[in-house]
Amino acid sequence: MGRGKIEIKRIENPTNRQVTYSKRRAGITKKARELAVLCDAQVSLIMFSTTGKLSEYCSPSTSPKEIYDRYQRVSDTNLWDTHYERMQSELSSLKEENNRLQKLIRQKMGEELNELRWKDLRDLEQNLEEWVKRIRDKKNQLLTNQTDTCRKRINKLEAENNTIRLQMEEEVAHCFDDETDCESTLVLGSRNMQLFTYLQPENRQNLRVRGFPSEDLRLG
Amino acid sequence: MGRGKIEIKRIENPTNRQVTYSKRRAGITKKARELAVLCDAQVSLIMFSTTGKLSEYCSPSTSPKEIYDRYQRVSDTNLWDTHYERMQSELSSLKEENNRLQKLIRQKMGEELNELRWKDLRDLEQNLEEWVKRIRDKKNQLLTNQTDTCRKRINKLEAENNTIRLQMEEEVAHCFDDETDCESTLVLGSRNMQLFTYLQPENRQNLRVRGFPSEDLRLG
DNA sequence: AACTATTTATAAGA
DNA sequence: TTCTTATAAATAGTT
Repeated sequence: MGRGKIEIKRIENPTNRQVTYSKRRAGITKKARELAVLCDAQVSLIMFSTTGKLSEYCSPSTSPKEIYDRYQRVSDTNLWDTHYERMQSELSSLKEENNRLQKLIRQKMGEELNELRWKDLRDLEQNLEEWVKRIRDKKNQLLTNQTDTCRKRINKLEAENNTIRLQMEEEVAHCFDDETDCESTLVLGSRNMQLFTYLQPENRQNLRVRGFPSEDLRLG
Repeated sequence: MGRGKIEIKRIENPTNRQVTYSKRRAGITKKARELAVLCDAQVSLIMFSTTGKLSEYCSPSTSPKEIYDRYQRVSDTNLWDTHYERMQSELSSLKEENNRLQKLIRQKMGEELNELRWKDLRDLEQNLEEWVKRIRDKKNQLLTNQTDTCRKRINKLEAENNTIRLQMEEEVAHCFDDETDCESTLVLGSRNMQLFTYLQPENRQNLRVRGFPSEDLRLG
């Protein structure tokens, strides 16, 4: 929308880019405000220009923090990662502090005490690292189990439904064996049998075909 | 921009509000994308409708978290306070602990030092154990969510297969009820083709029926 | 979900 | 930056 149409790709001319950024930033901020007001929505918009300048909009009666908190709660998948990352950075800063302390100790105290102190801290660190590792392993193991169970169940369903399909096909074939006119229909019909692939076991009894020649057709 | 001009104030009619939200959400998301691409900017847009539904846009090669981190650094808003309140208190207690340690070192303590040290270390350890516990809880919550997702998917498959079954039943019944008119079966058969959606690629090959009847029916 | 009469945003020029 | 303006884009109301 302007004197000419532009392609949506990075504007290489820096001046031009800056001007467009200014204009569009104003535009989108207005849009954000209108959306929040008109639709009573919670909106957070944060923009950094190429030069690193921050601009933001946030709907009334809330804050970017609040909205981001909510965002995290809703898309909970990354919570674990974030906490884990945080914990790791805590661990490493703890290690740094301990290194610093160790140096001080070395300077001010005798070798023996120093040695004991260092050992304590190192043991503690190792314990903590072990915990983190153990938690990670447990998490992975549980996820693997979950996936396997799911896959097994699906495989089982597929196998069972294949069986149903085959039986059904045979029965339809018997039924039509004498009917020469209907052969083309039969062929198509048989193709459709593969649609049963995912049928659940508990549905099988419902598959009994109405109006089928006399004998009891049990499919399950 | 529309058939009429509207005042920028909360739309009271809920249906209308929802429709406007949908349209404008699409619009602003497009604007955000264009801004990010054209101007090479880092953009995060998060929206919650009145009904609580989340929508978001985030520029490529980054994440809402990264942008919020940067936002926090630049705007000096303590975004992470709520989420990491406990972590921060943890950090300050660590600092306190280190201060105490330094004092102790300065005093060049003997026997008493070991006793106090031990207490410090034990406290620290307990704090960290608490964190491990909290992370474990979060992990369990995540697993529960995944289980639910899995279950929902299975339910959906079951529902679809019921649909397939019913259509098949109708088709077969039709074929048997009215043997002279097999054309309608053909029509139905073609309709069923859309139901292949969930077939596994590796099964599709095996399921293809080449010659009818009975021979060459592989079970897959 | 489409359509379309209008309003709004904005690209280019000054 | 800011203003202007021709034109592209978004969308309010309608079907």
